[in-house]
Amino acid sequence: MKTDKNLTVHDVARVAGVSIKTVSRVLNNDPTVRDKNKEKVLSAVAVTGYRPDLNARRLRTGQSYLICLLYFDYVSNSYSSRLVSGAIEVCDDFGFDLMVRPVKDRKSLAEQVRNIAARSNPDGYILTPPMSDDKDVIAVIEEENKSVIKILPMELDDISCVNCDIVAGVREAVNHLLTLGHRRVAILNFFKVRGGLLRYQGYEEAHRQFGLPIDSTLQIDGPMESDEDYERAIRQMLSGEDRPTAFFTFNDYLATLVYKVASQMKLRIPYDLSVIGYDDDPSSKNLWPPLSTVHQPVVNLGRAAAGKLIQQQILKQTYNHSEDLKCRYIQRSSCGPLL
Amino acid sequence: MKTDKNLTVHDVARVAGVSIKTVSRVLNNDPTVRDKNKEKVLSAVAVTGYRPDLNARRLRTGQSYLICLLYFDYVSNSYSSRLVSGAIEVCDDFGFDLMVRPVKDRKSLAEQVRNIAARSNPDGYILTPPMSDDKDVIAVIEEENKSVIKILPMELDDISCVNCDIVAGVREAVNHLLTLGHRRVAILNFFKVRGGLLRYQGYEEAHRQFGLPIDSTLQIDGPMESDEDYERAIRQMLSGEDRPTAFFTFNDYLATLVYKVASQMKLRIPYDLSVIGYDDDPSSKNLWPPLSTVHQPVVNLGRAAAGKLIQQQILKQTYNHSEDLKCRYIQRSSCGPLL
DNA sequence: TTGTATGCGTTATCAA
DNA sequence: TTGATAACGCATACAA
Repeated sequence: MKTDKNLTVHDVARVAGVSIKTVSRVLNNDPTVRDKNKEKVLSAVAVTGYRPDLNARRLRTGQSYLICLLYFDYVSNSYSSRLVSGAIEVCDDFGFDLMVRPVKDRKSLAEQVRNIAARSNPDGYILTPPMSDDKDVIAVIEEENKSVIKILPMELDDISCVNCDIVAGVREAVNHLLTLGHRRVAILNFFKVRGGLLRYQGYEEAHRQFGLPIDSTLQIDGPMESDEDYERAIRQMLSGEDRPTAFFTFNDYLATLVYKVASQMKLRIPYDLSVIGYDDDPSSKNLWPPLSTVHQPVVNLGRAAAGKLIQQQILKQTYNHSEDLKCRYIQRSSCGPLL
Repeated sequence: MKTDKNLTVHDVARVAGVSIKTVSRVLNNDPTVRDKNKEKVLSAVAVTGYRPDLNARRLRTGQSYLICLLYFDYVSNSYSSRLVSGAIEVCDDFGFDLMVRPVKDRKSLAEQVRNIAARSNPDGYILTPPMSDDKDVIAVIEEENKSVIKILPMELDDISCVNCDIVAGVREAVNHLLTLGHRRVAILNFFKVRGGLLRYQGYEEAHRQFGLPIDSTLQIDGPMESDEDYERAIRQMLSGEDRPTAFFTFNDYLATLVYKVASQMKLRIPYDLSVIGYDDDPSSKNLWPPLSTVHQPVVNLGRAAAGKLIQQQILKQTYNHSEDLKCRYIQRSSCGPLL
């Protein structure tokens, strides 16, 4: 059916033989409408092909039916695309728009959010690491009386954050390394962010299960300024007398740097060095050898964040989280037994 | 300054001592305002911290100040993130919002666009490959009287598309291979899309410069259903009696598949096989050996598309394209002389 | 060059 | 339970 563009509630009301207020009530699920009238309105909507004007509704209600996803503009991996992919689905279901904000400069972030609020006025925000803990940003959002959901923040509560089971995934991965006989497992991690704390916890628990002590000289802490800095640190770690025989990294991208340095040092993976990444970036299976990694459910994280934000916080409905947020170890070919 | 939320043109008009119409004129750059009044209005805006209400403006003008970026939901590379990154900048400059649409199902795309138009009513759309040539989608957009800009479409015109100089980049790359002595350069390409045609043209021109014939048995045509299909085709190509000594691929992702197959076949890059990718995905420099590739200016492509769409098509202003849309060959370590 | 009054399409008020 | 009318904040026709 050809949808005429200039239909309004008045047209629907005329066709249905009721007032515009009744039409509005039906469209907004107001229970105080006689079934008979409700039917008339719904059929009039169907017949005319009427679609409510989002902007008029926005103006009148003060709600924007828009949520904003802030992510660090770090284009080297697919994290943000996957997050968007999941969040969009939920937005579509609830009739919300999604606006994305790659942020380049974290320093002025609060100011940027203030501008976004002034201009586009989103009803809620999704904060992703490493910005989930930015106090200034959260202050601005609260000052604007808007909702916020944080992905993997440091401070946990039941309402405003979404987490996945990083500890279990990493524990399983490191467990595999220890099972293969490795006793010196290096960890390249961001120890100061929540995601890093949880990875370390998994690393630690695996060691504890084996009754092994933690060797703090096997730790490299990021983030660093440049790839070269990482490579230097990795090279130094692999050059020592008692070098590690396995490496776990904060993400798959950093694992590629370990691959690179290992190649330069003529260390063959997995024979001379085992490597496990984190995230299961789609490209990780095409490295050679294919990278063993911990699958992180990023698409589901996006779904959960958008779902909780929209349903629980903005619409004040009950939200039943149904997404699978487990992290699981994916065994490929970058790990071998200690020779 | 604390920005009060309920400021309107009336408040500004009162502070400035003029009428709301004058305020409106100033805010919309109407030239018929006395300088004196203009100053008064601008200072009143500054003093009060007034920000126009986007939704009221949208309702009144019928414009949404919103553009929609459609991209294929192929999360394996950073193409979409980079495009977004560039487009957002321009949107910010012109006070537009950007809405992203990852599309999973191309079959129902026209219907999806119709729904987007009915709901969010974007003023314009950016179409990316391989959807730049979708007649049904373009029909829907035109039916809605909206603007559209296509990135690398088959049918070129001056108005509605943006291109980068693929031919020159690929020619330079293949030229390098031929200079190194290679005479059998395989090409894994999407021959049917514009981007593929242009890559092939560059490949062909390089051969012509060297007075070399094209060997059509060295061509693999995509896209294919799965990575395994690609790997099979690559393996077969590299198994022949008179196998190619170099490979050029449609993008960096496919180059990683060549790396993978080469490793499996114990072909060392670059000694036994030279490889050149396309796109300069940020991860390509971390492959081992670092991948030589053709840098594609995707961020600038996003800027140019958004700039042309907003400035030329939507705002009917003159658009002076200033972005660098050259593709240039990046030499790393995946190519060596023919031994 | 400037100001007044009206309407965009929706939801909300309040009386019936 | 329903409907007439107002109001959201802006831009513009038209009058001055």
